Amino acid sequence: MGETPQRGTAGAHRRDAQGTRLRLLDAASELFAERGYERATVRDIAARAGANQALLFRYFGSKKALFGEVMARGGQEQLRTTPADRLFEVALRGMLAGGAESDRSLEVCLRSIGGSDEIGDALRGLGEEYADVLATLSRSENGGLRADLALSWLLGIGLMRVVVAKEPLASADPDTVCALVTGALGSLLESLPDGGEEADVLRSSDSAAGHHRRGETPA
Amino acid sequence: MGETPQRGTAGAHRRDAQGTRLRLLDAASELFAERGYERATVRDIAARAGANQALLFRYFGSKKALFGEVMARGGQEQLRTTPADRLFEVALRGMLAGGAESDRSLEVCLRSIGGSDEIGDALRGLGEEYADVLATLSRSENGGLRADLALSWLLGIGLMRVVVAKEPLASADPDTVCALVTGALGSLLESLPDGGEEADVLRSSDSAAGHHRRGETPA
DNA sequence: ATTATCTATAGATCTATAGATAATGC
DNA sequence: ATTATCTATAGATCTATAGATAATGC
Repeated sequence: MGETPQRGTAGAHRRDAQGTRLRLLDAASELFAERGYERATVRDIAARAGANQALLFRYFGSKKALFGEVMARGGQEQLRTTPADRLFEVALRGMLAGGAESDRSLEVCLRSIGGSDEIGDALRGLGEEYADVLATLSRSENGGLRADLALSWLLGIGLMRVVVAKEPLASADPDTVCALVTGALGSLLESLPDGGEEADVLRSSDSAAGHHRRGETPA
Repeated sequence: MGETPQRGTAGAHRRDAQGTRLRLLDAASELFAERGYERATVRDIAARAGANQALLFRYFGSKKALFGEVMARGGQEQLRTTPADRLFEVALRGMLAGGAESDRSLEVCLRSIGGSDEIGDALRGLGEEYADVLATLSRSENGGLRADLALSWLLGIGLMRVVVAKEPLASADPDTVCALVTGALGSLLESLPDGGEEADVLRSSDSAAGHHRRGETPA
């Protein structure tokens, strides 16, 4: 240990283009999630990554391209690894849990809405993928619409809880919220799990939730 | 008719401080709703009002103060004139209808989220008022949380339909959307009207909606 | 004379680029 | 020698202000 690779907390690192690129990408993920696209400046991103601001343009070309890479990296993973009938609850719980461990792509979208038209396109694209999966859960003719409505609720909850921090929602127990929402959504999206290994969902909520019934569709 | 008061389409008007103030306020309402707080510049607002940009600061002091006046003007009216048990549906239908006739305060909020911390406070304040009214509809102990969740859905639907323009939600029939949502929400918020003069809500929707039952709460 | 309106510009950001500097690999 | 990194700055916005101009009321 004769020489320390980094000087200072977020100071200079070893000359490592790939490493710097990755640190910029991580810093951008964090700051876009915290402040949204517009308010996260390239200087702040570079500072958090401990890199020079000019390197951001060298490695990504533009701020918008960096945003694109951030969005492409996250999000897709949850979609691929989660079965359709659990996707809503997993995404909802990820949103309710917040923090760094979960996929913050949706949060990034929520905070970046006003940004520009391209940001709206990015959110539409990500929403498309989620809704397409959710639409497979409903056999009715307007399954696509029902999926959009479910996704709307998911985003609205994220908006009010994470971005707006409206009480009592912001401090509410995730289990309670999840039970209330999946309960009310049971009649909209069929085949949401209402028992099995998810019984603990109902733990701390009152019994008004979870009254959805399978096979209520009349046609 | 010897002289026309205005020259050009959005050109100069008669010297009328109060009138110019009002035109600035109207133009700001429109542009904030269309682009959000950040992307609606003071120059664009003044141009749409047919006024000089310096007058905006003379009459309102700052862009942020102008935003505050816009938010204070709208919104409150719908809250006062609508009975609690109809508020959700009225607000939802206003959001679904869109356009200039309805109250666009919620839309302004949705597009302005990333703007600044003060914008978040404004949205929290408006949400507070809506949620407080909705909370009176539920007699369960977590009525405040249920109201927040209903409001979250309302905002999420506005987000996906108006701001993101996600299909098929963006082009969906308002009656169908309203029926699906109020149906699913029936078990969450009690005493949402499910019959009476609102029977036409079910007109063009399939019969899977509207299955909520009164008095299902077991406690 | 009063004051609504306009011109011109200060001052603060922010993205992006050109070119200099310096740490590594050979 | 190569190339990762840094310095300095161009260029484009945007909010806000100071002071000039001109339309009204008396």
